[in-house]
Amino acid sequence: MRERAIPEATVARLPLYLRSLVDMTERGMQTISSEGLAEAAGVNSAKVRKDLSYLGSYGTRGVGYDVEYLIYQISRELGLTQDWNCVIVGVGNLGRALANYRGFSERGFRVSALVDIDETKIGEPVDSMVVEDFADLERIVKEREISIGIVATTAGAAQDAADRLVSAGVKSILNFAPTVLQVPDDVSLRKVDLSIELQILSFYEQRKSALETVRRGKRLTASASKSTRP
Amino acid sequence: MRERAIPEATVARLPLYLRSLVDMTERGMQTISSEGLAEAAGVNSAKVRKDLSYLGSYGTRGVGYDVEYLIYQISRELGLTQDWNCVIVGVGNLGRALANYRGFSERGFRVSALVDIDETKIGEPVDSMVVEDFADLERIVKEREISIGIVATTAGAAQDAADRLVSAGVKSILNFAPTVLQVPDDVSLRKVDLSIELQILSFYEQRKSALETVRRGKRLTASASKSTRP
DNA sequence: GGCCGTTTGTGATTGCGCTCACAAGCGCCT
DNA sequence: AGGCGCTTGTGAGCGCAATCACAAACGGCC
Repeated sequence: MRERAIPEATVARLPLYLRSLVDMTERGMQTISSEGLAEAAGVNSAKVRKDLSYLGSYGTRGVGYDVEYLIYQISRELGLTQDWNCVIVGVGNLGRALANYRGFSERGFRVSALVDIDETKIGEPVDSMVVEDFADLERIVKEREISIGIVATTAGAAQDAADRLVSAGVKSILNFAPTVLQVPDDVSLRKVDLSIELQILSFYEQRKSALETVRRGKRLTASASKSTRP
Repeated sequence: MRERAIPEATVARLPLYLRSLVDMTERGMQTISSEGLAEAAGVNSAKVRKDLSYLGSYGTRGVGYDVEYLIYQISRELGLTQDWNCVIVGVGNLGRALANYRGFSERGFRVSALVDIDETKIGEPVDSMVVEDFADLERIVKEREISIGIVATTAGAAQDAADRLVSAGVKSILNFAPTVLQVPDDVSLRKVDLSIELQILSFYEQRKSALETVRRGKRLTASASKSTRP
């Protein structure tokens, strides 16, 4: 398995493993089995082994994986041995919360700029930074070598924000705005959609309560029972 | 296709379609083809048709789907014809931003309570509400018929928050804390992990810049090219 | 009323990812 | 030095999801 193509699903899990491994060093663990790592990350142990095998043969049979070494290898693969400069576009509630979020800097993501189109916000201090003018985005991106754009605008302004990020040369965008963005093929785009997550939960919640209702009212006709499993 | 089993992947896309459809009514559109909806939602048209077919045959051949009617059917399927009461556990930066986020109430998710364990925060007003004591969680959940818990605590406090939500009877949890939560099988759990998304972007960004570097420095030795595919 | 262009709904096919299961390999103990 | 128990790495099989491709069905037009 010496191919250079790591499956997307594996890439999405590597950060999860990384976090579990970091927790483990803090608890003084030297080695970990795929079984142990699987439990910590909430997945299957065969999946862990297969995922890690894409990076190389870093385990020792009969023993497990060296925690420190695995942290290094995963970090390297994820590109976390260097810092990445980010810009947050849109300094509303969410933009502000993201600017203050400590989890980013811990993993080497430095918020290097906050921009907004609203003149009343420009100049305002946020978390030891100052909100700058969205119009200056291109200059800011170039000067500070920003490679990741975080869109935290309203839905209406998001596509414009993305377009400006792209033309400034940003090749990775994380979108928090509740809208579908169009970007060129060579730009990576991921989205985090808060209300969609709740709607998915709502679907399964409704299904549960519907089931509850059926279970309670035992007087079922043949057609009624059919409706839950036709 | 009159089965009552809607694939998970389809459920995850229904909210996306719903949003596009709502945008369309606001622009006065009466009907929409699977092609048009696909473009708006950023997916393939065959996927749209197959997804919608799980709900029933709500389209008209040669014409498309009635926008209003489709909105109703998707909303019903997702359980959005009723309001859901939510509690946010943990009123830090993120919890506060979520409390202020308008996107929730627009879709029928009402934040009915904010709780925190920190005594200095209890009593503090946030978005026309008041932070309450985490210790009172069970009573609050029962009294206000809360069915969805939103965990916005630190990683360390998240499992405790989830445990308390579960024992209070909450069956749906949305986790923003950067940790893996354990919940019983009958509880739905979804997670939103901000820094993991950035790490995934980092992976692809690094891959791009590595490719750039190779492309620029054309003078490759056999061993150097080997190092990218050992 | 029949024909034509359009769009749906869905069988068929392909591909990807997950899981199983086991041989290979390692350390340790005697 | 040899055997034993444990854990990795991976081929094989399976299932779900994405895509293709087309018959069926509809509205409109002549």
